[in-house]
Amino acid sequence: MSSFAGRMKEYPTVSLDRFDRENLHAQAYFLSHCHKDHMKGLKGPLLKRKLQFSRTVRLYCSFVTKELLLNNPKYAFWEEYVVPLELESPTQISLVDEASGEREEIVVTLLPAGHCPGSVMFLFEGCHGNVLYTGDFRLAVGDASRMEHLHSGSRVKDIQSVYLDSTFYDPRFYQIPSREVCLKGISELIGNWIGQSPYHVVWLNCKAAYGYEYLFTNLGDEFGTQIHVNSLAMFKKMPEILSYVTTDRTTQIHACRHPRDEEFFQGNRLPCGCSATDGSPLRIISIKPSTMWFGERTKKTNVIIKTGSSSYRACFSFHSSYSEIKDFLSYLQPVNIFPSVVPIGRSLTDVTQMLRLMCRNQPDEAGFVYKPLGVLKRSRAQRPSDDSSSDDELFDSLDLAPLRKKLILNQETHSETPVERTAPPVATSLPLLVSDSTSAAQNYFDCTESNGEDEDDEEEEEEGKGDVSKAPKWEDFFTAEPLSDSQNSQSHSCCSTASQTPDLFSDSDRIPENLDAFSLTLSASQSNQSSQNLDDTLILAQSELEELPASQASSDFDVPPTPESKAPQAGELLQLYRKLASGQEVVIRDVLLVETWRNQNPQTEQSWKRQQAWWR
DNA sequence: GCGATCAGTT
DNA sequence: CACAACTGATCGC
Repeated sequence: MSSFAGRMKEYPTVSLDRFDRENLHAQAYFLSHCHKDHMKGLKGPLLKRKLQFSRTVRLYCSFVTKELLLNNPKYAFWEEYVVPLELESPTQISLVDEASGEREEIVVTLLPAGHCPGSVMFLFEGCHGNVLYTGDFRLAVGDASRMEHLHSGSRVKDIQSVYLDSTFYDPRFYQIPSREVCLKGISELIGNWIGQSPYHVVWLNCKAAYGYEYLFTNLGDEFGTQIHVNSLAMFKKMPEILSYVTTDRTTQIHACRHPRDEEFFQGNRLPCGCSATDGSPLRIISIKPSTMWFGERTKKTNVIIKTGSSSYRACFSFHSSYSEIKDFLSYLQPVNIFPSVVPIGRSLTDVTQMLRLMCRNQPDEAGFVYKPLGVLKRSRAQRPSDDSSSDDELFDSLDLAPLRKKLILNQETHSETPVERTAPPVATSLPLLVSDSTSAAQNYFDCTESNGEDEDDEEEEEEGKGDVSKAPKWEDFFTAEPLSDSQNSQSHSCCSTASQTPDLFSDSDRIPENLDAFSLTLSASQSNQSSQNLDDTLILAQSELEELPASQASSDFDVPPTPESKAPQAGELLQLYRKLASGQEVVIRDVLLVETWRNQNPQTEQSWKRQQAWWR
């Protein structure tokens, strides 16, 4: 369950998948997919009112998401304000401050996320760097390397931050069987059952959420049948789904639902109440799609588990496994990674620590010191607990301003061309920025009653018994109140046309009094709250605290080349530029990536195509 | 009576 | 096998 608060550090005037609280002030909205936990505040009356008075604020999403959204009458008022975007088509969007008129341009590209119909990741490219917001995603190993828009020519784009679906970023979830394997297991089970007689029927016990549709269509193809569902309305404009579902109850595969469907099933009835026409009783089995996972060394891969005389669980995951996430991140090597979910039994600190290993420029021990954060503890704790401005103080432990200046310098050295570029500079502020969330976490622990889960890094078979509700949530770190203009120091705006944009994440006015104490040991045992997470440390790059010579500020950084891709020839480039100049659509993927890749990986390509088609 | 939130359930 | 969403209780407006 996502606990992302809605905003990204780099582009704080856009809100994604959250529409309440601070997000009411956003200049553009993005919806990654149509699941309720990503739509918080989306039907709020305040937001509705804001839209009525705005000329520029819009909601951007995929065409499918728009369709699913507007299908629900509660969100119908968005009709005039939704801007659907094609996948993999970079689109420039103006972020406009309607009060001052200042504007900033960003380019957004939707990438298929494989989570549910219409689900996308958002790649933002602008003068505060490239950032990828994954939404929820299920991508297989190697998928990132196949996404053209994550590349610039033969290289991976320089990604500043990834805002990550970290649902299963935990070694316990090392391996989740692939879609294909799960589908095969489910198909076999169903085939063996419904083949016995027309009275043998299957009830797919699916949750009321989008995401099972590819199951329906594949089973529909496999068995030449339609699947019974409660309603077709949401799919009325999606023929490739619509043709596989039906409201006719006389089918052997059901995915219909009823508020008390479990007790229906106990009474040998389907949720739709269907029984055989001649009165003879149906033979029903239930199959409940559930996430199953296996450790790194586990060999068992049974994707079907029998849970009763006629009940089964079948492996099914909406989210990438640990190894899939690791593959994704190690390919992109972003400077920062921000988790949007803290897996059960983990703390945010655990996840942040583990994610740091996936960030670019892994610091070695030398040159790093441990910085105490405990000094902020009491002052924070003494604040009025309901102070609405307290949220933004969660960022306060460090003065990042000088480093940000450095980052801007680095960014100015970026001069990308559409197809080739110089190697990205080293982002010298990396370790500090990576540490932001950890410092925020520390402060969270400092000022709240938190459970501070015990460390448990051992994988497999460990039951997480932590109280998730007490674990720190992502949203607690990104709910900063805008600073007033008098407080604001606009230190790192590089492309805004005006200079008075409130900097939501500025730390410059919140320097801890004892910041010089970088070499102090962590004083973690000041509180008698036994539940606190006491041994957190923040790794800082000592060298980053001093001015670096300009020559060191942008050394080369090697990013892995796209597998099986090639640089375009001069003639191809010329053609591309001509097409671009004449406003024609340019599909670089076909030229540079897919062609060679298809030749070498015919089967994988097929499954990729299938998946792409599915999630569009 | 509506909406938000939380705990519990599947 | 921990998803995502529903249900019901409670609270505030």
